[in-house]
Amino acid sequence: MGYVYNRGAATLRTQRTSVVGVVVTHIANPYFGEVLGGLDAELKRAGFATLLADTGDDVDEQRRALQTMREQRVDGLALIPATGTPAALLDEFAEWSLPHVLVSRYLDDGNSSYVGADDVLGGRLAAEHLLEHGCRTIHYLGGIEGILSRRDRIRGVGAAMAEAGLPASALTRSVWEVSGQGGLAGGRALLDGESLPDGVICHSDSIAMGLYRALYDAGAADVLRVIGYDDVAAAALWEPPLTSIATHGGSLGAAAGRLLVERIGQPRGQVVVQRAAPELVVRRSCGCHS
Amino acid sequence: MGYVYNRGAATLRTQRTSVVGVVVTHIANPYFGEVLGGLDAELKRAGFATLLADTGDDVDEQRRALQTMREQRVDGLALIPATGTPAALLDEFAEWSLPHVLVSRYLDDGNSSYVGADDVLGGRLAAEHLLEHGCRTIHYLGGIEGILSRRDRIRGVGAAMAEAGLPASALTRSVWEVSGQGGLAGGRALLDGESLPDGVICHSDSIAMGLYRALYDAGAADVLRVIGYDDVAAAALWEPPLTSIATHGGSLGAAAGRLLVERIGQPRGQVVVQRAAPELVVRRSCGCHS
DNA sequence: CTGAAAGCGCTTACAG
DNA sequence: CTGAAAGCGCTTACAG
Repeated sequence: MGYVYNRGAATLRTQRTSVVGVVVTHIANPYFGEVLGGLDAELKRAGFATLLADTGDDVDEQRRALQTMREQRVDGLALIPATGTPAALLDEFAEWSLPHVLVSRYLDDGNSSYVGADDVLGGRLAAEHLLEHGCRTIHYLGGIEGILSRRDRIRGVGAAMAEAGLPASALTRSVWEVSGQGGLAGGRALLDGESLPDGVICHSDSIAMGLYRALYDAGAADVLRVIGYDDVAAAALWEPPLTSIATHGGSLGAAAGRLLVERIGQPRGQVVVQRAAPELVVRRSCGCHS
Repeated sequence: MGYVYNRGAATLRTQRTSVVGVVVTHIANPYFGEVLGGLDAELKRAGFATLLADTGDDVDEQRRALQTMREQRVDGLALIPATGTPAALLDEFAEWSLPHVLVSRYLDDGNSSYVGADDVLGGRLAAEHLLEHGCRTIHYLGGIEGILSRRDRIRGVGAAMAEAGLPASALTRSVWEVSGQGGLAGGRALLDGESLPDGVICHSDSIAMGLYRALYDAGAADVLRVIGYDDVAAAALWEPPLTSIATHGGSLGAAAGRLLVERIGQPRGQVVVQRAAPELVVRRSCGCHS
């Protein structure tokens, strides 16, 4: 008959929109794309549509996005918080009584539900593998100053090295933008330094790829043991195939979706923190042979 | 005062939601991620929020997504049609008087506004460059049977080869899933064949990367001249750096967003087809030296 | 058990 | 020019 249910009218009456807000820092990032895919699929399964906003990792843009979400009366919110998001934002969510889940990045106040990877463990897994290869010095390459995932991973690396009896000075680090360009710049800086580390743990696969570009340009592709992070699709195709810490963005997004749906159902439920264990995927960039 | 405008209530009165539907085939695809980023930015600028749905390139899922979009009374729709979408779908849009823009893929009936890359030109640019390198035989690697972008690109390749006086038999092709795995399988098949072509044009950079994995595994990385497609971020970092056809997903998405906003403003406007000229980005996989 | 009415929060045409 | 009222399309509590 051509009749189409008007969900907006129903919303006015029931105060539920069947729409969930998803606020991300950078859609074009392949890893976040995977997270978003898992999230969307799970929300759809529960009957929610996804209202998307990309903040470009900018807090002001994020503020505007959240305002839109409120005006649209979303039933819940999944948020990858932009760098520099004040923890006070979470108090506002509580005030608005907006069910929400933090994804992939948490805020230090820690009073929100959160689904992310266990970064301390990820750093540890990478470091332990390099130590098995006999590395005595390790460099942590890239990531933005102050982000928690970097801090946590470095913590895991440091713990593993300390347990192996290495001094704190055996772990060096440098800050670079999380991108191929960042990795390229970081790789050049590393090559320009007075001595090379035995192994490098990169903050992302894109950084690892940039590092390799610098190594190839210097004709020194096999001079370092390298481990990437995220295990994006291209990692397995890379030459050498990248050993990487897999964080399984899709299932992480799906878990966040499930948790959010649960919280929308029971807004008084308790805060849940899920840290998914990452996995070391061994290929050849670490020096292993296939 | 804690007051928040209820856009849903206004919608009921004004019949405008300030929400635009964006239906994509695969969010996790980095190229579509870029398109989506440009689209979202442009829609936001015009005051629209983005209601996202991922169809996984499945027509039934797409049907459900479109139903949701209608129930939510989106003001307009940007659609990357799923493979196998019937052209009759566009008639339905007209019936619903839903302003819409096709993005990246078109439907053969051609009665919709469309923003995409000029694939015939893209194929031609790649082929002409290989011909300048002296290639006499070219293989078009990958892409799904029957998709228009593949057909158009092959058309461009064929035209350039014909103009160079080569016989039709000089152009061969094979069908593979658009992914690294597809490229890997395609590369192995190519190596198993009786003779190698002089040059290979890949349907995507991911296919080119898979092809290189097959070549590396066979110890034959420099045996072919290779051109990729899309110019994703990793292309410049690849070894050898990938020569690729850049389609600039972000600006394509932005153009689609602008066109859609325009059509929402004037629903009786005429059908507009924008084919953005792709660009050949020369690096080293084609045999050029930097 | 059925059906008419009220009301969600806006906008807009209309009366004063 | 200002302000009260109607109405968008649903859902739900209530009267019959």
